[in-house]
Amino acid sequence: MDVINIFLTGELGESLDDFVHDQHRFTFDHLGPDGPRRLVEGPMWAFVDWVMDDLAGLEMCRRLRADLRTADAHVTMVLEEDDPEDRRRALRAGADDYVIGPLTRTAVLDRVLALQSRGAERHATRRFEAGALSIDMAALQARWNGEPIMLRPNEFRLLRFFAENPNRVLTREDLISGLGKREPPIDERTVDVWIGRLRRAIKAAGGGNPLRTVRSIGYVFDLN
Amino acid sequence: MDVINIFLTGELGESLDDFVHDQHRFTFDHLGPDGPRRLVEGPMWAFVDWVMDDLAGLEMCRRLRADLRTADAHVTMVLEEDDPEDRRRALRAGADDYVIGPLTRTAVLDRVLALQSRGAERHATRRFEAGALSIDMAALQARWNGEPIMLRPNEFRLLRFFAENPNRVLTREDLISGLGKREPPIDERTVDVWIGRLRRAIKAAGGGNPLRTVRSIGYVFDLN
DNA sequence: CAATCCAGTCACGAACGCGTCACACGACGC
DNA sequence: GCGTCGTGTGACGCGTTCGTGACTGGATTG
Repeated sequence: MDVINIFLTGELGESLDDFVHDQHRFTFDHLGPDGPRRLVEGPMWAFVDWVMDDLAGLEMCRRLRADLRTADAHVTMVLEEDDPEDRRRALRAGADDYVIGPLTRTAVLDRVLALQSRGAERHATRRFEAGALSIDMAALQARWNGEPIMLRPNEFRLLRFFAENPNRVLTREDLISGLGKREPPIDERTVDVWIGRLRRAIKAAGGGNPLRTVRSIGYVFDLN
Repeated sequence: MDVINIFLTGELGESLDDFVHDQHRFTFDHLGPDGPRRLVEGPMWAFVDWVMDDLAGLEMCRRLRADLRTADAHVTMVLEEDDPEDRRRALRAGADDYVIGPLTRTAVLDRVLALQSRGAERHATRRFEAGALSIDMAALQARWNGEPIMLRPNEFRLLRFFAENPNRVLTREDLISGLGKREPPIDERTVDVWIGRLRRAIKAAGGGNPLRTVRSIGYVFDLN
């Protein structure tokens, strides 16, 4: 049976017991500042309260996107009222959509089931394979012909982003914002160093060089 | 500042003035049957009304994909109601996604900003094909019968410009300004060297010579 | 046929863009 | 507190790219 992980920042007011419906088992958990407590294999849905006063909601949203374990979660912002400006900021912070609170358990389930059945395959596949390269998103491990590639967090994110956008020239700006590093602003030339380190790590695992430089534009992950 | 072109087929009911937000400048324009009126360098987003009775929406969608100038636009279909069959046809016609209308300006901006900020991977392959020649705008790679043509940046831009203006004599001045090299002023004879280098690169990939010289005028990209 | 015009090509210098290194700073663990 | 690790930045050097002038050969015109 498929498991769907649901995380909430705020209190739901109702019980957070696991719940079975249709083909799916829903597990509920509280989402603290350190990310999710437990993590079961399966799609993740996060409902983040807005909490306007200290912008904790937006911060949480960015943190989810930056954290490799939750980067592919579907993030729904829970707004207190329907303010267009808030919606925009929520989406810019990385949220996938929003609802107007307060949240009830049925509202959560309705939303998840609705998007789920609409085939909203927003979240990336947890596993990626292309030729000799394989990336296990859950284990945070990349391999070349089965040989582990020793990657530091940033390099893994970079490789992941390339794998999600194959055969497409990515500018340095694309890569910076793609890794969620708009703040503080990063020198574009730093991307060159990322690329160099990633290439070296792949090479050290006996791999080739799937990253092609496109002069004066950026880089491409060549997939055939 | 980055410019984002937004085109709409229907009326928005609100003003279509240019709009500045964050790092981007949004320019709005009406999208007629002959394609966009004006075209600024930058990403393009088209919102196409469904208009069920004469299938004009689908036709517009296909036309956008076929037109090289708009082939890489992000096309959003505006449905009147959430009909799964319509959604499927929209996506098959080349749309990237869909919304349920009616459209408001804030809805448009929300959608663009959301996808923009997440580095929305484009599903549509930006691609141009003419006989043996194919140009992948996303990977910035040209091929002749599948054989990669090794092009330097300027040569690729040149080929791209020719492909965007086939069967039309382009003066050297057209080419210079078409590649955005007005400053500093460039000697027109330099274009001859560009042409030579481009021809040689195509030939090296086993290709023919699609570039015909029009004496004392310029050059044509012959397409059939 | 001669004079002229025009396009193709080559070699060269200068500017540009990229890869890489060492270093500094902060985070983290022992 | 100290050592280690991860990461961003400035600087340096090398290879690539590109505009230009000169030369050549073919086309055009009278």
